[in-house]
Amino acid sequence: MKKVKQNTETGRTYGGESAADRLARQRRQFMDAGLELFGTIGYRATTVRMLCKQAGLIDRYFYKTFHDTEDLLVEVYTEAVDQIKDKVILAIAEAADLGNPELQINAGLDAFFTAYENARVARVCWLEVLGVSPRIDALYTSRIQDFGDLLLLQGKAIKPSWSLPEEETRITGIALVGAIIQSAMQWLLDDYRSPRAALVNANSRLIRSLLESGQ
Amino acid sequence: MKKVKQNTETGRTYGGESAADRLARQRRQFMDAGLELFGTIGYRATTVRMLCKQAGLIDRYFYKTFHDTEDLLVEVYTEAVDQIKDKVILAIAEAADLGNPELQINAGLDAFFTAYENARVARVCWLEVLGVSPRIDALYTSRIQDFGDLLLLQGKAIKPSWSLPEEETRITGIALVGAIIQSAMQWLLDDYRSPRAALVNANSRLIRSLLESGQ
DNA sequence: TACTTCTGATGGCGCTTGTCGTCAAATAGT
DNA sequence: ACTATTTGACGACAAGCGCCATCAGAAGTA
Repeated sequence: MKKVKQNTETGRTYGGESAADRLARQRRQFMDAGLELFGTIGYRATTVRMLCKQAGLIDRYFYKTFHDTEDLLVEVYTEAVDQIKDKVILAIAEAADLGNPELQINAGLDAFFTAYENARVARVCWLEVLGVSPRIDALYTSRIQDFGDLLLLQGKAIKPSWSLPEEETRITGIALVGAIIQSAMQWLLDDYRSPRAALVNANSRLIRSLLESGQ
Repeated sequence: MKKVKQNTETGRTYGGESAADRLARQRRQFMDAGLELFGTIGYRATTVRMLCKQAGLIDRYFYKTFHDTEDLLVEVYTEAVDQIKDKVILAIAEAADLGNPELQINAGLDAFFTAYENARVARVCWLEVLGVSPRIDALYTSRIQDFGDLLLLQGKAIKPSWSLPEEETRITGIALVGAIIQSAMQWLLDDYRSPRAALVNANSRLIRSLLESGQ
């Protein structure tokens, strides 16, 4: 009955790293490997062996941090979406100083499309997470909803008089997010052929026209 | 060296069916099985064995008609999308008699959302086809583009003076399709909780506001 | 009736997968 | 120096996969 513990707390240092540091580094290596593989060959084609080879680690350390490849997908997706949401919020906030609502919308959209010029991130966020499991479906819908709410909030901020029928508000926010995502998705699948400004302008016009009409 | 031919032409009748009839029936059985399984447990979880069990046939007949499960997915997806596109076009054409552009838009949207109240179809068209292979990605983008063009054409028909910068026209069409799809997707993943009319109205407003503003 | 074609059932082949165990070498604590 | 922990390399295992071959019986054909 030997203790086989290798907890974060009981573990000793190795290679100049504490147990916690090693765990964190391994996690990061697997996250990077996940983004790389999920974003290129795709989630369903990615195996544990491949992830380990890409990360330069062995499977024991994968199972120590993640339960599944699905588990890893959840974390890679969440990290990517959260980072992009932060960038968009930051861009909108910075543009607020200009006092021009249109420039604010454009700044947010530009930050969004710029972030998704990383094809791996784009592929994971839009092509790979869909239809994997009910758990991930729920995660996806919640993130889309978040973005929709952000858009609605921004719309209200720009034009306080703007209002829609109760039941259609949420749907409209989601629809706007869908417009942005779909154009970005086609952009990705078309090897980013159009200039980013065209994407920004087309979606900006769509949002502005809705804000102007619905008074 | 026996001839093992069982071509459509050389085959004889069996069970009261000609060789061509049998092939067509088997194909239909596999198409139905494909929609059922792809639309419930998902494409990546579906195996040839399952499809055969669901279709009530054995694998020999699967390989006679399809090369892959991916092959079957392509055909199931194409059939579904084509049928829905036909329904939408028909609904728009029928509403043309009323002479009211708004009613025409609503009729098309209502036909669209009605068709996608079939969760299996919706799941195949939006959650399962994405990120499977470059071949299917290309098929998907082309169908989205088709729908976008249909929308732009309809917009021009309703308001001939409507025009956008060259490069942003296609993108705008895709964005509108994205708005419709995303709201429908969230509808699906939310177990169709909202009334269909809310979806129709929210998207109709979005389209009309764009038509009105862009003059 | 004899012969050929078609069908469903069954099992097997080679391969890949997730997962676990073993073992020698490297490192750290005492 | 001695012991315990950590590491990477390697192999093994059952399970499931696509795919193919075989075989008895049903259904047509002559």
